[in-house]
Amino acid sequence: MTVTKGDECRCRILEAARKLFYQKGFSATSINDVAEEAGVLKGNLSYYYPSKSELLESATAAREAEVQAMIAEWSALEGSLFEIMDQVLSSFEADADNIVAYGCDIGTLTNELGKGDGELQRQPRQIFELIQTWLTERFATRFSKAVAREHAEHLLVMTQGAAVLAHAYRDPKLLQRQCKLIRTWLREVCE
Amino acid sequence: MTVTKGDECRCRILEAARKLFYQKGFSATSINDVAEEAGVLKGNLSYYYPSKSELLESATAAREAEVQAMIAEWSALEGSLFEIMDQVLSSFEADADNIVAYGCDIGTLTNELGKGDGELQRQPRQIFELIQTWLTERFATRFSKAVAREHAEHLLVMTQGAAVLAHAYRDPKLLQRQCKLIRTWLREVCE
DNA sequence: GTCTATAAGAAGATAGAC
DNA sequence: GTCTATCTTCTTATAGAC
Repeated sequence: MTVTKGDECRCRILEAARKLFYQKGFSATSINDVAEEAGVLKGNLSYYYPSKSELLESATAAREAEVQAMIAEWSALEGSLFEIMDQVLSSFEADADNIVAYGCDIGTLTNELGKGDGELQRQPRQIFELIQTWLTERFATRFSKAVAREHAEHLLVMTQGAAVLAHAYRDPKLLQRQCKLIRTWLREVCE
Repeated sequence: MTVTKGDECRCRILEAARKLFYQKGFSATSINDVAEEAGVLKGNLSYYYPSKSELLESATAAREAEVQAMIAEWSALEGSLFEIMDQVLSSFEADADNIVAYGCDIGTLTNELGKGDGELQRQPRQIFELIQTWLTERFATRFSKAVAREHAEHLLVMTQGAAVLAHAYRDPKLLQRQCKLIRTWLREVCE
């Protein structure tokens, strides 16, 4: 028996925290909210995650692991540079419903935590860096390091901006329109 | 005597709230924080702003008024379409220090409030709409309504994205680089 | 490992003296 | 208009029974 009852409970709490931190924001979510969502009692939650910030760390680490897995899939993609970037953009668009309803999870978390002391912001920022590093490496197969960096940064900027506005207006069409423009830009750049 | 002591106090509270809601976020700011920052007592604050959400409404309305004043200045700008947009972008860049430290005020507020019931988000979203409407009208002096709308939206998207990333990395250079790219885009589009 | 109980403090909001 | 005092609720966190 590799998965104990404790592991299962710990996992439920973590998933509840991830969901609520994303959908309500970190400050606006109480550990009581998390306990209710997970179906455990507050005291029990504290056994697994003694403090709210540790719960945040674990939630962010879980998201980082997901992103790393996604990046691994991207690395296995085949085709031209444009075709690969096109598919990467598609994996962003696939999350449109959530983005419209709650914003980009990494972007909104970075925004919220960035208002604090700055230390809490480090972890979500690393997720951005993971993605940007991968994008830069890919662009570098075609361009100089400097140009590759610029392209990667600009691609990230456009997707984040599209997420902010789509969430502000709660408009999935906006996200589609902007992704179309990003594709046009990608095509110009890659060809 | 047009400015009573009460007005002055009300104003101090409002400015304190605006500062803290921006720098710490709405949820993370207590009305006690606001009272301390304004140098008034909590009970006195409640006399002027009975609830936290009313304080938020007033703070957002004050920001909206500022934006409207800024737009009025933009409307007085002279020169080619590119030159005007170039100056508009400059007024965004002028706030670089704050954007790097705390993000775009409208963007981060919209993000945070958008996680809630959606009703609170309406007010800051209107500020985006104000700006976008003005941009669209300007672009419409040269392009069809549909194209003008697209350009306005894309310009807003790129500035918001640049703000998110610059704040995430706390990097003023990133903002500069992206504004340069936006200018290149503006030049291509306008000429 | 699980749950109850509760501490200790901060939150938003209010009543009423001056 | 200003300030003190207080109420209630919610928050995080902990102690300890089972």
